[in-house]
Amino acid sequence: MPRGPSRARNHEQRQDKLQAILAAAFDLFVERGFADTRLDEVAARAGVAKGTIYLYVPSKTALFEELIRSAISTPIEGIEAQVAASELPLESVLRLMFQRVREEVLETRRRDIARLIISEAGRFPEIAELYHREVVSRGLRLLRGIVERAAARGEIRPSELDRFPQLIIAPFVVALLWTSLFQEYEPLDVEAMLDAHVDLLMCAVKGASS
Amino acid sequence: MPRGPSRARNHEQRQDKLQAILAAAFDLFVERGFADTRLDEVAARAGVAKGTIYLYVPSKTALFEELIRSAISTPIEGIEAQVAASELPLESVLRLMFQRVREEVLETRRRDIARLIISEAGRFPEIAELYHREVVSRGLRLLRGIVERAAARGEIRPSELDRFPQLIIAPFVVALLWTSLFQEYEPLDVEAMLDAHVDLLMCAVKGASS
Amino acid sequence: MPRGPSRARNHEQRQDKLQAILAAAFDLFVERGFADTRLDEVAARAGVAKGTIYLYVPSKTALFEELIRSAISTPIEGIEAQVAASELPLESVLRLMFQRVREEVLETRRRDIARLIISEAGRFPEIAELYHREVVSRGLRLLRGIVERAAARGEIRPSELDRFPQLIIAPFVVALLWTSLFQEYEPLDVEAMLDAHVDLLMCAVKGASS
Amino acid sequence: MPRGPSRARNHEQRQDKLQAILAAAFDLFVERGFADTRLDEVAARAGVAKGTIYLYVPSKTALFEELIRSAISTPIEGIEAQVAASELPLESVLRLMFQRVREEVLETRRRDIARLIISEAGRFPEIAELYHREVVSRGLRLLRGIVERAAARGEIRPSELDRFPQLIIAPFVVALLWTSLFQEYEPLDVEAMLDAHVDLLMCAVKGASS
DNA sequence: GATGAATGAGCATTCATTCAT
DNA sequence: CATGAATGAATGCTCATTCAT
Repeated sequence: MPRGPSRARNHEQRQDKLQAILAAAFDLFVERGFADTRLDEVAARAGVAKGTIYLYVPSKTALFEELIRSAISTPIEGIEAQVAASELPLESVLRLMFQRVREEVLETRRRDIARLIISEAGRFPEIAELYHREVVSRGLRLLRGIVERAAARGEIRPSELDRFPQLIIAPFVVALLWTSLFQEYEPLDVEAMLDAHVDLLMCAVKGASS
Repeated sequence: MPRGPSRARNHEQRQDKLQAILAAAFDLFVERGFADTRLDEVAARAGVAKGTIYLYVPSKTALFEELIRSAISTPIEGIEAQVAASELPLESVLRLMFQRVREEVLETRRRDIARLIISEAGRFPEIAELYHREVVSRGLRLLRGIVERAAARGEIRPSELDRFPQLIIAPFVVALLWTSLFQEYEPLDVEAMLDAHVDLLMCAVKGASS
Repeated sequence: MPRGPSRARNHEQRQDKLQAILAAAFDLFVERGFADTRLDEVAARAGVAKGTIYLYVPSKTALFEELIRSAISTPIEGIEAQVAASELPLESVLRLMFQRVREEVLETRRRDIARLIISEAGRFPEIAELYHREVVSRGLRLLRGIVERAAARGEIRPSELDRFPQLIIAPFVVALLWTSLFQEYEPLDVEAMLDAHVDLLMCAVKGASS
Repeated sequence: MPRGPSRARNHEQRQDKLQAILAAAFDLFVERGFADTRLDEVAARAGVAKGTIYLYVPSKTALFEELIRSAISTPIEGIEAQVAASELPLESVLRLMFQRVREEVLETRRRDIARLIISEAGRFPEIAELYHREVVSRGLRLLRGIVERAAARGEIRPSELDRFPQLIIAPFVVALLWTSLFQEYEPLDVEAMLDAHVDLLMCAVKGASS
């Protein structure tokens, strides 16, 4: 009985509803954490009945995982493309990248995703693994590439930065946690801190050329 | 009516039992998180009856808070004393301090405390505030002092390090999270990373005197 | 999305289930008192799961209060109407009223309501207030009206009966308590006692006209 | 080793402590009811340790029963003696008795005992039986005697008052309940009501002599 | 005897999940 | 497909009772 366009429309509607559920769940998981979020509330906020959630997702746990999975996807691709292609000097690349990460991670829901993963990783090891694979290791690979290219060009003297690219993004981790834990007790000027970080990094590595 | 020595012994036993409960709770909270820890299990692991917990602590929430509170106490004092008095050059002080923090935080239960606070801060804002006040801000003050002393001595050129001492411990935060989230997918040599960090820092700041 | 008739049926079923819960709770509260009644038992007797109770009532306390509230409603209205309109002589009115109160209070669950309120009033002062307002004070007002009308007609000589209508229903209170406390040790013929009470009352007040 | 006087003193002390426990329990049972009274509180108020209660009484239930038992004893004996011997006319006897009951029951802890029994009788049928045997039936017997004596003397005309002496004390029951349930919503002048009751009773029965 | 810490059965309440409509 | 009422296992907390000191 269902015809072509109608089936397509059904599918769209299905997707819309799933998105509504995921969005509602996201907000609540971020706000209250996994354990303190009630499926009742998720349903209410998504504008569906509680039972409907189970038509899209088999359990609360699966809802969380699905949510993270869909939110994690390909966050760095844009940055990757822009930066990888760039022929700019290291400092410019770093400043560019820092700005973009700040704007596109620290100041968006990606920040909350990261927080959520850090908080709930104990309960969801697969999520930790996923995040490592899709985000962390790709991010580190990108950083390593940047450092290596700069070294190859003789822009910087040899260092362990390519072995521990974590040292480059460490201040982002601090910023991420600080803003959600301590910001109200002691505000942190993230942008200034990141600038200072680039200054220090550049001082440390460009010594060779002087 | 119990006499002197017996009362003293009672008090000791009381403290022992409280410690057993806190220790059991600590392990389980670290392992499973606050919400997924059952007081039944805490009691069983502490070797007491469930009701006994309530002789020492008024609620599960209070148990958690008490636990954190007692575990947080004065972690940096030792380091503070040692480092503050020291007349060593900056690099030595940093290496010394990094080693001690690694040994006394990253490789002890203080690491788990920090993880727990990061994870549960949403539910326990007072704990976040306490941790900031007792640990974070004191640690940062210590770092700032070290940097300023070195600058005053002319050991290092001016930098923003004293404004953002977070940049000094950022790699510790990364190490802390990495070891609990990703260590099994991609091991991180924390000691080497921290050494590299000090190298970079020293390169960055000591330029002035050369 | 349920349509009209189905929604109506739903509402009926809801009401039925609430009534089943209230009825089960009533029986058990009467039988065992508030504190000794288990919600498990209420649920079992009502033929629902324990959690279902909480779909209709927010707590055990509220269940009790709701129960009393719904059982208290308008008990005297029928009597009020019948008696107020009546032009019968005082004695007839009293006998009529006594019979109805006996049949409709002492021999129904209203008796148990009163018992329950007397027993649990300490824990539920609002219930005592409600019972006073809705039942006791209305009943007394009715009695006072009857006495005053008879006095106005010159049927009876002046007395304090209109000031203390409690004296008219006092034997009902005795009957109520006696049947639930002592009936098995020393049976009481309530009807005969109430007849004797009316006899005495009439003797006491009608002297004037002779 | 214990000598005569010492053993006696011990026994006294024992009794004192038991009395303290019973007194504390009485206050709390009256104030909160059986179920809501905690043995912790009883112990605290009695100035003993919780375990000590069990040296004197085998259970909370037994404490309640023991308490009622000891408080019930021989309340009417004084009145019985005074009234039984009296050669006063009926009205004087009634007024005398009403005054004494008011003073010695309604305005003392005997009132609370009665309230407690009425409230908790469901849980303690033996207590109801005891109260009936020791207090109620003796009180009614006394009243019946008074009525019969007056009838024998020709003071009053025949009535059913000797068959239902409950009608004589019914207003006391009302007074008892009213003061604990409704007094704050609608104060009742108990003394005036009881006076009015005697007036009515005398009007009702003395007709014969006129 | 007296103490009060310890016990653990018991209970109100919650909430993820199911299923009749 | 969607609903939301119903379920009942799970859990934090209480408190009468016990017992080592």
